[in-house]
Amino acid sequence: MDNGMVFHTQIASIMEVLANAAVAEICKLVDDDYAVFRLEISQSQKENRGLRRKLQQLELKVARERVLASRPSSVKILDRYRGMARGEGHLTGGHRSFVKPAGHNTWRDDQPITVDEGSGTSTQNIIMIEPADAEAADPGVKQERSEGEEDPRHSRDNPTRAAGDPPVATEDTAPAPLRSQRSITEVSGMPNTALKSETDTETLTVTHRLLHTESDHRSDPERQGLGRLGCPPAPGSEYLPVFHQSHRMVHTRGDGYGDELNIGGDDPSCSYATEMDPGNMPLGLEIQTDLSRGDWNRYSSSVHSEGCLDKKGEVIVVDEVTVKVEGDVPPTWNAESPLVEGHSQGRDFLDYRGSLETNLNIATPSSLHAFRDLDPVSASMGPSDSHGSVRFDQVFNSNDRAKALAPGGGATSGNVKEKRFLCMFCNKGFSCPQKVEIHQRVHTGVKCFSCTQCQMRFVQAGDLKRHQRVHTGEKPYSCPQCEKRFSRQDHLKMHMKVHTGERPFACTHCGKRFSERRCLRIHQQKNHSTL
DNA sequence: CTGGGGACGGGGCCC
DNA sequence: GGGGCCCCGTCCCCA
Repeated sequence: MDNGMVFHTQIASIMEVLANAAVAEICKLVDDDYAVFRLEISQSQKENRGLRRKLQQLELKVARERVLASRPSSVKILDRYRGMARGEGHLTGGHRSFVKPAGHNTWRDDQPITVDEGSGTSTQNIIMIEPADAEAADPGVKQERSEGEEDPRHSRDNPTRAAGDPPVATEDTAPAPLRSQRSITEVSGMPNTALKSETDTETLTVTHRLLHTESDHRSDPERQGLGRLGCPPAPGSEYLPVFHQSHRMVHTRGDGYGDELNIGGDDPSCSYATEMDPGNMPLGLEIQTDLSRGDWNRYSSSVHSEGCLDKKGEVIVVDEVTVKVEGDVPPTWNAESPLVEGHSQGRDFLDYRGSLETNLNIATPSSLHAFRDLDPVSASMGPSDSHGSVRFDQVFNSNDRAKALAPGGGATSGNVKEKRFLCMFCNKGFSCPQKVEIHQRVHTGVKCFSCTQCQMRFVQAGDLKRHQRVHTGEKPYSCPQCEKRFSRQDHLKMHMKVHTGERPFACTHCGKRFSERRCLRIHQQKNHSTL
């Protein structure tokens, strides 16, 4: 028992020693970490003080600039931009350039503001704000460093500066223009900025807070993501300005000019993201791409000359695209070309038509897709993949049929003097260009007239009007024999054969007569194995 | 039940 | 824009 007691006592003492040692180790670690935290806190506080001083200097500088910029010309420019933002002004290059900077690499590329405004002195008043900011921002950092407050966190957050790049060089890189553009946008986009008194430091504070947050968060992955989104197309690209034009108009028209700051708030990335909405950019690019790739449409007829009754916005858009592309075709080529004499151009079109059939996958997809988009009914009639080819087969089959049934039979025969305007697909002649355009829709599949009751679309307005009787139930044509009513006169005429017993279609084999041609054809197919 | 034919409604297209 | 023709799909009747 005594030995056991001694053993337990020794174990207890050993455990106590170990516990004490562990506690001491923990305390030591806590003390070390606490010291590190204190050091970092103190460094952060120092950094904050430096930044505050930097802010004060910026405010002073900007206040001085505002004094210089408070001349009426400056107010005029800013107010003019306000008016344009409200939609009062037309979309000029000035507006576009003023908005466009969001997606440009360098602010210097966006400085055409001065050129657009056309008034060097007044616009300088705007632009001078930015150099003042830029100069004030960098010296602020320099001054901060010169104070000997080496900030490891700052170096960690800003690797570009830590790498030893001069601040000026950093300003020339991609992030700089974003900040510059944003600051300009905030100042100019805010209506009260120019109208408020010069002592209104709140606006300045907002602006500088934006600048401050932007520079502090330069390494933020989200900001970098914005930089990626804001990565503009190559200089000279025509897409982005177009996109910004329309988008800017929508934005300002709906919300008002103070919304940029409201949207941006403390997070300038929001304001930036609003202007550089990536979701909208592909739209503009897509439209442009469609325009550029619709080569095949250049050979189809123009749609816009007759106008479309389509009330659906998306269809109208598609039509506009088609119209623009097709506008490349000289509308008077039939009249100008010596088709009647030599058929040289007609042969070219025929050759092209052949290329269409053989290279369908290359030449026609875009336009066919456009037609499919334009005509959901026809798109639903067959597999989407084969829709184009099916459609073209139908088109050219009907074309052959039409040519066979055409009195003139094309340009090579018939009334050449009356039908000088030829279809570029089937060479059929028409008396006027409008008729050619309408006819060529048979080949292109463009159906501009859509029913408001259903999804049916029609090539001709008369067809739509006739179709609408299906929905209205209107039957204006009544049979005088049986009082039966019909929606169409030709149907009434067909019905009258019931009463008259007229059977104009006789079988050449058995002499059986039929009231309809189709009945005769079916009869001959089944009974006489013809066709 | 099935096939032939009539009748009808609707779309395409041209004049 | 309307008339007219063609074609097709569908329904119905009847042998």
